[in-house]
Amino acid sequence: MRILFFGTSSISKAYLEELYKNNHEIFVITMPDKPASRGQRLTLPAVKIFAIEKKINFIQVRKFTIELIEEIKKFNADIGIVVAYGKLIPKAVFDLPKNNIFNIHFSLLPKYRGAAPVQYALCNGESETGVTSFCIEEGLDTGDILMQERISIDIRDNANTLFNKLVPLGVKIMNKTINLFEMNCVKVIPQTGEVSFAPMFKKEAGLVMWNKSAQEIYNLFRGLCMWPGLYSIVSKGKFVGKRIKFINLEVFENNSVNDKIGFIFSLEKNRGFTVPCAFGKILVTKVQPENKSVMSAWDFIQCGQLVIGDSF
RNA sequence: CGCGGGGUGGAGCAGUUCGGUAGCUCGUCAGGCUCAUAACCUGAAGGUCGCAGGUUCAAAUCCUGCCCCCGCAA
Repeated sequence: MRILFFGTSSISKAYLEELYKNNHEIFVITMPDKPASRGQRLTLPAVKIFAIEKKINFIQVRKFTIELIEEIKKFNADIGIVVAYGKLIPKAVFDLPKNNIFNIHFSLLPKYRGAAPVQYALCNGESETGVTSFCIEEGLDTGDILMQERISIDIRDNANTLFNKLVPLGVKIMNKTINLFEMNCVKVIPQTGEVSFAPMFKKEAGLVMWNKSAQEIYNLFRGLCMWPGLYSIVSKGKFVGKRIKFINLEVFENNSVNDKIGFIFSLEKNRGFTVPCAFGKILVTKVQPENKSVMSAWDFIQCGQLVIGDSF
């Protein structure tokens, strides 16, 4: 088929790769390069890098001008596929493909509409989620559903492991959905059920609120471990005023009711340090202190930068 | 030329302001104590202090250049 592919991130690269392997005619639309990282060097979207590698035609779009729309029109697409593109696509553009244009979304729509469905599912301690392919329309993730499949979330899953399960499932759904179009037997069902939203997280979402329960904090960690990650600022102790990222943490215990929350409560040899929350305690096992590299929490304790009684 | 922190035995750090014998916590190894141990005691090994040049009687420390790592911001 002639496929118009909208994508930017490394996740959407996996989908482009699949389309490429299946010998579809592809035209890629991706976001512009943007300055990123230290020294504000230009960084290319993962999808663009792949397109260059495989000599797939692509354009980078800041704004869909008349000229660009004409160029896309010339490709004469059968269908359009959107995966982690990064922006809403105007109607004038998603009307171009002959048949339809669909999106792969990592939730059981209409639950968790928006940019961060996987993270929200984990933060909320959900026990299942899924992948949905649906038709693009003007609203945000509101279109009619083409296919949907469920997957259970393990209590040990975090954003990374869950993505690793969802990406292949999504690829499967994408192929099946394309198949529906090829066989010309597309059936859609409108979204029904409880609507909820999963907007993009801000960096501050990673600031740990110790007045929550250990389980809630752990769920937040599961959801945000890839980005932005959890962190806290030391408010008392040698390291005062500095930020510590929590690269890894676990629920130490779940029963205690604490009043001295956010304090360094105990040091667990070779494991890390514990911090009481409103309910239960968190064991921090791996950290990244401000300006330093990732190290085990125990290593960080060695230098006495953090001692019992310090607090966040 | 976005802002900033850093490179010191295997790990994490102190020491640099004001040059003068390489220090701390841990790990490793050996021995001891112990029913036993990740606990405790004793001892040992292990570093040309990121690289190069300069100043000096003397440089981890002061000066110059370079390499590498990282946090913030985007």
